[in-house]
Amino acid sequence: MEVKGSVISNSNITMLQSEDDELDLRRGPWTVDEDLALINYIANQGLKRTGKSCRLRWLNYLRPDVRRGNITLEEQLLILELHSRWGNRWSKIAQYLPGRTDNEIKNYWRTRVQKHAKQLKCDVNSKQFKDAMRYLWMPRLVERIQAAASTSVATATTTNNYGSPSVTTTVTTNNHPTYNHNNNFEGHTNMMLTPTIMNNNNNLYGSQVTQSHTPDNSSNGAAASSDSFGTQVSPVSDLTQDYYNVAVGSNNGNNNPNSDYYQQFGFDCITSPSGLFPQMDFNSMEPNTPWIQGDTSDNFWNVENMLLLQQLNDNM
DNA sequence: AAAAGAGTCAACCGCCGCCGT
DNA sequence: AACGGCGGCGGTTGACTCTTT
Repeated sequence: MEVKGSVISNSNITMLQSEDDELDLRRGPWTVDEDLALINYIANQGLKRTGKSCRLRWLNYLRPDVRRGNITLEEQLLILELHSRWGNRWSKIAQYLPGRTDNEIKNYWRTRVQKHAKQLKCDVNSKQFKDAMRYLWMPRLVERIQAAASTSVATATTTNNYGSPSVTTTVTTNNHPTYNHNNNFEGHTNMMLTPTIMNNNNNLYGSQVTQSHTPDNSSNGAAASSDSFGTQVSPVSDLTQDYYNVAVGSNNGNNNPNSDYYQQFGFDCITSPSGLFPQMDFNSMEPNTPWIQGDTSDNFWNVENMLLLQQLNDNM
């Protein structure tokens, strides 16, 4: 129907425009015939809706390519990653999740992520929560994505001591497109996060998680840009290395002056990453709160994480 | 079984910037 | 330059559903 096309073609979203092209939708000035068709449509169908409301309904619900259903683990990871980078830029984030609307992502953030922040009794925008997200939630997501992938593909394996019992994860290529470090994020409408799971050494999560850029409140902060939330970020194209640089073995010979900060994140040898979670009130939390039980799709804060966080807190 | 509480999500609201006049 | 209309965006609301008690 012409109305549908007109709604889309007014959008300046590149992705939608490319879809217009694929659908052979017209652009440019309206013809008399098109005007008449629109007039007839409105006359016959006569919606008592504003154009704004119609547009919203189309974009969020009726659009044929809109994806419905649960947010996948990969999508969750991507949302966390992109939100840490851009903040509440929902429409921008949505451009990297094909078929997902900004509204859906926004709802996910508010209902799931903010819920966890609330349970941790900290602000969702606080550094403490962001760190917890980055160093616990996201790694666990990666772990679960990899665990799921390992059921269908099998090549080399590595032992994961992140939690107990250990989880065997698999390093391999899969059907997802490989992220090229030379690629620019912009315009990557079909980017999948899978490559983020892997580092250059083909190591997945081992017992020790290090980070290659300096933490925000580190006393010897490395040069890095800051986003609007004060979080240091690396160049976008280097996205994959920042959060999941995994070292197997002590310090792995790297020269990162901050490696001690993160290297002993495993359960068997926890040190004090001073300043990491100084204000979280884990001790006051109910030990049996629903969100640390079971194995729901967004339950990454399991009992092991809670124990780890409590130990971290105790060592402050 | 029913009520209360929690969670989810579509839709609305208001602001802002762009564009045409 | 000023103004008005419109689309895009993020924040918020409220209805509906699900879960718990």
